Parts: sequence; C-alpha cells; structure tokens
Amino acid sequence: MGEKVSIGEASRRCGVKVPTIRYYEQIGLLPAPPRTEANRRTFDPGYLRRLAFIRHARELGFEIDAIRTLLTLQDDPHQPCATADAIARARFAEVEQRIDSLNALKAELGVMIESCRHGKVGDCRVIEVLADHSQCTRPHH
Amino acid sequence: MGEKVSIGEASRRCGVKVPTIRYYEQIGLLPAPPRTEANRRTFDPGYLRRLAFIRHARELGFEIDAIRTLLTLQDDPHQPCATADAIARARFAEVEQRIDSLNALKAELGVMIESCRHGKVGDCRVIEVLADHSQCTRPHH
DNA sequence: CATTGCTCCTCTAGTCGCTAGAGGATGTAG
DNA sequence: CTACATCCTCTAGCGACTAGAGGAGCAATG
Repeated sequence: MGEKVSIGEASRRCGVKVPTIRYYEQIGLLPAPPRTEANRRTFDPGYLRRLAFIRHARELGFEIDAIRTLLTLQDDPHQPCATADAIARARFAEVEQRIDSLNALKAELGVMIESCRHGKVGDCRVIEVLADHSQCTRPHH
Repeated sequence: MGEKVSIGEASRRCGVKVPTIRYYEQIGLLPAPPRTEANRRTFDPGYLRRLAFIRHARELGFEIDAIRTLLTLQDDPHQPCATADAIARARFAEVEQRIDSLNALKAELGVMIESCRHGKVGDCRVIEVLADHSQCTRPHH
C-alpha cells in the first residue's frame, strides 16, 4: 500500500506547505528523508504520519519545542504519559487565559464601537478611548 | 506643569520599555524627539500621550500599521472618523473569530486530557488524538 | 526530438514586534 | 573620586515561517 511520495504530494496530503516541510527538516523537527537519484526527497507513510501529527499539534497551538518532546514520547510507547499530559494541560491553561483576555478585549472594543457617533475624528470615542486608558471599563490589561 | 522627561521616565510613565520606545522611533511610528546637549532624548507631554496611545492600542491587539493610521487620524480632528471605526470593527471581528477558534481548541484539549488514563504513552489519548486528526470531535481547524 | 510548463533543488533574506547584548559616554550620590 | 545608574548606537536574535532568485529535472504535447 503505502508508497513513497514527493514533497508536493506530501504537502497536499498533510496540509503542510512545501517550504514548511523543508523548514521542519532544517530545524531537525523531522529527519532528513531519503532522496531519489535526482536528489528529490521521498516520503514514506511513517514520515507522513509524523508530518500530520505536527500539523495537528501546530493547529492546536503547541510550540515546536513541545512538539519535539511529544514526537520523542510517541517513539517510545512504554514511557509513562505524564509528560504528554503536562504539556497538554499547560496548553489548556494558556488557551483559557487567552480566551479570558480576548473576551475583555472584545468588550472594550464593543464599547468603543458602540459609542462612536460617526462624526468627526475630534469627537470619536474610538480614538478617545485609545488615547486615555482610564476610560476603560475594566483594568483588563 | 508638563516638563520634559528622559527616556527612562517616559518608559516608567507609559509602561513601554526603553528599547521599545527607541524601536518605535526607528520605524517612524513616533517622531525623533529633541535631544539634550549630551544627545539624550527628551520627551514632552504630547509625546508621552502618543506613547500611551500606542501602548493602549497595542494592548488591544492593533497592529503597528493600524496604529500608524489611527495616530495620523488623531492629528486631524476634522476628518470623519469612519476609518477609525472601520479599523476598530475589523479588530473586533478578528477577536471574535479568535475567541471562537480558541473555544474549539479548548474543547479539543479538554477531551484529550479527560480521556488520558495516565498509563503508558502507548495508550495515551493525548498522543493518539494528535496523531489522528479524524478523532477530533469537530472539524474546527 | 524539442519545447513548454510544472515541480523540485539550494540559498539568502524578509516578515512582525520586539528583545538582548556589546561597547562606550554621561549623569548622580555618597 | 569613585561607584553605579542611565543613556547612546549598533548589530544580531527570537519564533515560525514565507518569498524570491537561480538553476535542474520530468512529463506531456506537437
């Protein structure tokens, strides 16, 4: 079944851009794949799985370094998964925090936009609120 | 009242780090302030207001380029504020989107963490879900 | 067989918004 | 007078890519 594919095909299948794949190889997140006689990279199914793993983890906002750790964990299935769990939990906390602060932001922006009466800049609440932090409803930041 | 202050004082008052102030000057977001005889920058109250404006806008997530526009708008109070309004609305939409996608992410991470039974990596749901996108509850990304 | 056009290769440099550090001059307190 | 803080300029680095130059190979059509 699984045969070797070109970098373009790997890109299409995994949803990772060609230069990004090369970049991952360059920084050592992925090993250098074997080449054809014409010096082109060839990707086997295992490699594609790793690539898809990375893509998914990146979408979930994990940093490259965290992914590096997760990948090495994945390679040794007998290790306890406490590390993987900790990484996921840390990311969860980050995301929660980020949501909170974005919600505060959204409220702030909402007030700004609401109270803009679309006149001249001189009376614009958007500009005014930006100019004066003390007008913020909450000390969100 | 308003007298001229040093870069360190400006930094303290506006909550913008010293190198960042110099950086803003370098990229032309702020004008080059006058200097003392000993070549030190001096900041007057008007400059400090601009700096505070920038800081607040950055906290609200506006990009430097947007801030550049907002600053020039601020300088001409007779212009209609439609542009400022549009910038704020665009940012609002961005924030909303970001919140949505972070909520999806949070759910995903929550499921991962919940179903990790803290055994070996080989059975770890965290690793497993990352490796297989199709296990995601929703096609959030 | 030749040409066209796509994919691939390497390499360097750019993006954004800072941040860090070197190396040196000046200001302030004890 | 001597510390030490603050200031100056300049260059380089961060993360995670992205863009572009310049060149080679491969597949399909005429």
